[in-house]
Amino acid sequence: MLVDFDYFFAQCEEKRNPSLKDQPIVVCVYSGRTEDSGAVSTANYVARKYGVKSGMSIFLAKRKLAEVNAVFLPVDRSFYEETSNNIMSILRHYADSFEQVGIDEAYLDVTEKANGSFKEAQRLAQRIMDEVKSREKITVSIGVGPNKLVAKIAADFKKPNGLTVVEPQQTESFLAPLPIDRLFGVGKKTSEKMETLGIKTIGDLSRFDVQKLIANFGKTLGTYFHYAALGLDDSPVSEKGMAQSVSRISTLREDTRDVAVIMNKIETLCEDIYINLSQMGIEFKTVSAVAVLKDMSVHSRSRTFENPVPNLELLTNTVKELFHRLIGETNLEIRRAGVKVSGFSEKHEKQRRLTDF
DNA sequence: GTATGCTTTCGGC
DNA sequence: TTACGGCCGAAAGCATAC
Repeated sequence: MLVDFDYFFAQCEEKRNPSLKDQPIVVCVYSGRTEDSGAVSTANYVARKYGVKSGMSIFLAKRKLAEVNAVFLPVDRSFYEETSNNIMSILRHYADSFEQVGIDEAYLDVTEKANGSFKEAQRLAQRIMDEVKSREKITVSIGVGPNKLVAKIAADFKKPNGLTVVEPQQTESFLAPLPIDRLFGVGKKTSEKMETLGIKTIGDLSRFDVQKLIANFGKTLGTYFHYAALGLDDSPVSEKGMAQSVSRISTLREDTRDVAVIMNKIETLCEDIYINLSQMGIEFKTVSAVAVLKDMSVHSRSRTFENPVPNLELLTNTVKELFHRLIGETNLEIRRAGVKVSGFSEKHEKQRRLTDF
């Protein structure tokens, strides 16, 4: 099953201040450029009725809510994380195996706990909803299905506070009428491409020739789409280990090509990342610079070292060098600057090398 | 021809 | 007509090794 926390950031704000409950709430990431510059992270369902959606500009959200008494709040991630951690530890108790996805979603394999019965799984899901509501005052939506792919789509089917069970023999008829963008991995670009091929629903996709899918989307994706449309998925529910990358990105006060301004921002981002990772004893070998230009296009350059980056200076200098390259390859001004590190390894007391013998 | 690793872009939340 | 964050993982695309 998939457990999805309803409009999570905005619901956390309702929990913190219940008097806001009946008003539109919009949780925002402010960029600090102008008073209202930035994007909507999450809105509660009252705000969604007015057309407010995740990712839209705060400016547009304000216009949609101009006539009503709406609340705009900045994201308070550490507060949401605390609630999230509490809910996740409740969920673990119900699962044979558990897989957290982001801050507000988790897959639970309950095959054994439910004795392989979907009726049992449904009762389990209801108990989870009740316990999370009574202990954390948060509603969740749950999808139960024969695998992760179906469970995810089922959870999306009825929200908020919804429970949808799709048994194996119902899978095909459940999926067939749904639009293709409900499938994980099918976003705006892919669905546009599929529509030119005459594919609008998951049913259309399931009837489409596999070889033609592969010709259009490549072997990996083409094969995946074919099986996904049939509701087939054998990926296991398994705990994700350490993150594979850590990044920081920040919007500059104004679009600029001023190297001093950009380098200044980069230094701060590098320090933040380096301090965090070295405290956790994590080393990294790959360093990337990310630039979002005036036209919103995203560009990146990276460099991988043979050994872990030994100090903050090397990190900062490398990112600066990569950024110089990015600036040199465009005439446009830079809007946002970012740093990413990956290629992790845990720090050893002392690495033994061949030369030690 | 296959396996593997690195760089860059894409998509989800 | 515009407006527009900050992350993450996955996959494509390419190069290299065998």
